Order: sequence, then structure tokens, then C-alpha cells
Amino acid sequence: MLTSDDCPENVLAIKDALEALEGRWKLLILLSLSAGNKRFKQISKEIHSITDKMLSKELKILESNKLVKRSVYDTFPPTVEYSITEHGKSVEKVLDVLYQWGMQHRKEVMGN
Amino acid sequence: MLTSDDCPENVLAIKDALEALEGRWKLLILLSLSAGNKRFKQISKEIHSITDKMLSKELKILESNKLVKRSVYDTFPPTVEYSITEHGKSVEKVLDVLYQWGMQHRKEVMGN
DNA sequence: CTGAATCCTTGACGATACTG
DNA sequence: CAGTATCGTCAAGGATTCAG
Repeated sequence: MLTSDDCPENVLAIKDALEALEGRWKLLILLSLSAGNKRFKQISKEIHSITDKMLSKELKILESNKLVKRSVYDTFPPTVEYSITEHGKSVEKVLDVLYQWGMQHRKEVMGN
Repeated sequence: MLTSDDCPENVLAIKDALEALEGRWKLLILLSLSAGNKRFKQISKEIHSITDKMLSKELKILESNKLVKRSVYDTFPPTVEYSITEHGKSVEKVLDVLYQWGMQHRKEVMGN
């Protein structure tokens, strides 16, 4: 979460939004969990090129941002399940807008 | 511009959109130019903490993304003016959505 | 199974000096 | 005025190994 530095106040909210979705993996993890609750191993198999370290780290960030919920079940071997929160679901409308503009942007930049 | 790697096709457009706005400066430059055409020096004065190198680099990226237009006038000393393109203006509705969600996000993450 | 610890590479970003 | 060139720093992300 950013604090005031160079930015006018309203820019901070935009930057926070971008930051919450930035990086190579957050989007993929979010979409994977949107399709249903998953365990650590399941996610890493779906996103085959992610390392355990990155998956672990990104999940923590997403959890700290209240986009993802982590549930631990006391079994052996340990069972941990990840799911999308209500707040996590609310990003979908943002992604829609980004998708629409992104398509337009690709047309604009590539071949008109 | 990304090509297909791990990502499902629709994710690429979203990533391109995020990429076009990412980084410490792009948003500030875009907003500055939205308020009116500016010359290099004017922008760097408005965004006082940016270095010439970064401003130059970011402007090139924004120009290559068709978000900003660079106009050179053959005077001495040289005059270069930057302006927002139509495509650049189209990001405003994206920023609106990001702002709305960003505000909600801040409430969610900080003190509900 | 679900991670944490360590080491390494790469690119973003900054400071400063210089040029047409 | 409008940049470029050079050097340096730091954190993101990756590869690999270790642990409860």
C-alpha cells in the first residue's frame, strides 16, 4: 500500500489497484482460483512454470490483500486450501474493463 | 507487447493493458499531458522528482504505445511538444474503474 | 504435501555528467 | 532546450535445496 510521495491523492488509489494485479503470476492465480477452490499443488500444476517459492510468495501477497483466503485443515499430510474472497471476486469487473481496453490497445499498437 | 507463453489468450490483453500503465511514472506523465500539451522541461518541472533519463525513456514508451504524440518544431533552441493522443484519452475510463476499485480495495485492506 | 532458506541473475530506477 | 551516456544500486524473480 502506497503513501503520499510524489502522487496526488487520487493517483494513489489507482496505483494500489495496479499493484494488486501486477507481476507475472497474480492474474493467473486469481483466475485459477476463480474457477474453484484449489490446493497448493493443484495451482502449481495448473500454472506449470511457476516455482514453489513464487507461488507461496504471491499467495501471501494476495492473502494480505484480502483477495484470497487460506484455509488449513489439520490432517497428515497437511491440507491447505485456497479460495477467492468476495473482494477477490470484485476484481472481475476491473479485469473486464482492462480486457476490453487491452484488446483495443493491441489493435492500435500492432497493425491498426 | 506480450506473446503467448503461459497465458491463456485473454490474459494477454489484460497484461498488455497493465503493462502500458505500470511503473512509477507513466500515470503521472499521462495525467500531466491530459491537462494540456507540454514541453519536456515543463513535464520535468511538474513531476519534480523524475530524472531526465526516466522522463525521456518513459515518453518513448508512451509514444511507442500510441498514448502520447511527440511533435518537433525546427527552432533554436529546439522545441518539442508532447500531447495526448485519442487513444491516450481512452485510458481515462480505465483509470476511473481502477480508481473506484482502488478506493474500495484500500478500505478493505486497511481498516475495513 | 506445503512450503522456507539460500544463492544468483536481471532489469528498473537513480545520480551525475555531457552534447547538438 | 531536449535529451544521451555512463555508472551504480536495489529489488523482482528464478533455481535449487532443505524442513515440518
